[in-house]
Amino acid sequence: MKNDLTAIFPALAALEPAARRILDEGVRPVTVPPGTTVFADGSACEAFLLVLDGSVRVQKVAENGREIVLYRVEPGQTCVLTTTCLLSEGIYGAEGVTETPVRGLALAPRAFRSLMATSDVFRRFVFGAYATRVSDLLMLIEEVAFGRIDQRLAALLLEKAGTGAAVAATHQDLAVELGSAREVISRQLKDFERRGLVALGRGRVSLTAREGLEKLARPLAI
Amino acid sequence: MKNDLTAIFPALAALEPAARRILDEGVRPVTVPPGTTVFADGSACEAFLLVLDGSVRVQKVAENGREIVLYRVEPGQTCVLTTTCLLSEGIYGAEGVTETPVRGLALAPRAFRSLMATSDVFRRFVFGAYATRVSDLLMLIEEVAFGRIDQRLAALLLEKAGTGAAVAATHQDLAVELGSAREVISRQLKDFERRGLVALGRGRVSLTAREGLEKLARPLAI
DNA sequence: CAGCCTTTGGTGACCTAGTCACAGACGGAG
DNA sequence: CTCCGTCTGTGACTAGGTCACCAAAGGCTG
Repeated sequence: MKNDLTAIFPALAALEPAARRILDEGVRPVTVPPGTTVFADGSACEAFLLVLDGSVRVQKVAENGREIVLYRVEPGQTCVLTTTCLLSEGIYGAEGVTETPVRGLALAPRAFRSLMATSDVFRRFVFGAYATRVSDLLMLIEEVAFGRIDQRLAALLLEKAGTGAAVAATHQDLAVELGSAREVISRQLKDFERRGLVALGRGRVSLTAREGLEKLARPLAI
Repeated sequence: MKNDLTAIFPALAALEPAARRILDEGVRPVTVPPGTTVFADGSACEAFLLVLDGSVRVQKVAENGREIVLYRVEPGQTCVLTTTCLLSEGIYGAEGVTETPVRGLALAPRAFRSLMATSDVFRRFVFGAYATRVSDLLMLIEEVAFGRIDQRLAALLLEKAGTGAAVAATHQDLAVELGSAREVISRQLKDFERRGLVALGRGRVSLTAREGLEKLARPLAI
């Protein structure tokens, strides 16, 4: 487990011996099945989670049921919201749900605070994570406030497909990802299909013309 | 100036003597006229600013010219984006503009890092600020993604009016505040006027029926 | 004061996105 | 195969954003 930790969190390899001891003693391996809500909007924080494997989706749910994905916590990452909660002793402003089986290390709040107080390396690690997420959130605000849905959808499809040829997701899944409505996504996808950019199947979208989607995804190129 | 500092930043009153020395020596009083861009999107960070007086508006500007206000830095606060930049040695993701004459203390990056490394009190202060802003940003995302413009506008008018009877702002100003378009705000305001909620003048909106606006601002009450 | 210019606000026409309602299609369970 | 829940498609409508343009308010200059 210790080898795991520094393999996946290289930033923690340099941890001071004393800090390393606090970490090892305060940490508890956890495994969570997919679809579990690891924290809910409005609840208090119970542990600082270092994700070793799998992915946690952090999302905001509106009263009317619409949702938007804020970010994902993947191997080698931690959750800013959790950090925020622990440091301010406040409550969560969103919810976290496991998308896959997640294996991780849960660090007790006491140990977390003690590490923050004593370890330069640990602090640097936590702050680094903060910086990345804040940038992400700013980008998200910009996208949501000013972005066009077709561009955002094209970008999302490319991102989710990676090097694969298709995306396995329902229209509803894609809508949540963008904070939009299912019907809007259905219509956009139909339009993409008419334009020969994708092929649609139940629960899957095949990318048939990547270049077209890429052209769509970035408006004036970069 | 020293008395100023702890009067306005009570969290720093408990600063350790050594840290206090670093702060006093690394700090430089600054005064900035209104309308000055203190940092721009894409630029690197030059100093950590402790605002003593006045207010800095932090906003994101899209390519097409539309803007949205992310938050304001007011007396007793600091700018998370600056902190993020300093800690990650990255670049700004938004711009900051003074809205009033601003008086503050600029802390050199070296001194900032040294304080972060050595002072528990200073760290706590910086993290506290982080936590608040991250919550703010999440609320903003929720509003932008799911909120209705009439509700947001009503809330904005009430907030800007404070205890006063009117808001001095052009429709464009209000649009920027909400990340919307001027025409949309003009139409909403006209509608508010027809419903007797406000009276319109050039560059000012008088609130004639606060209760009505309040009812509008919170949908299902709380 | 008159004339001009800039800023601000108003409005119609049109487009994109989100909402509502409902129908049809698919695929797994029995 | 049939039934049923999930997923998708679509029309009709509303909200919000864009474009184009005009008009009124106020300031400035001669």
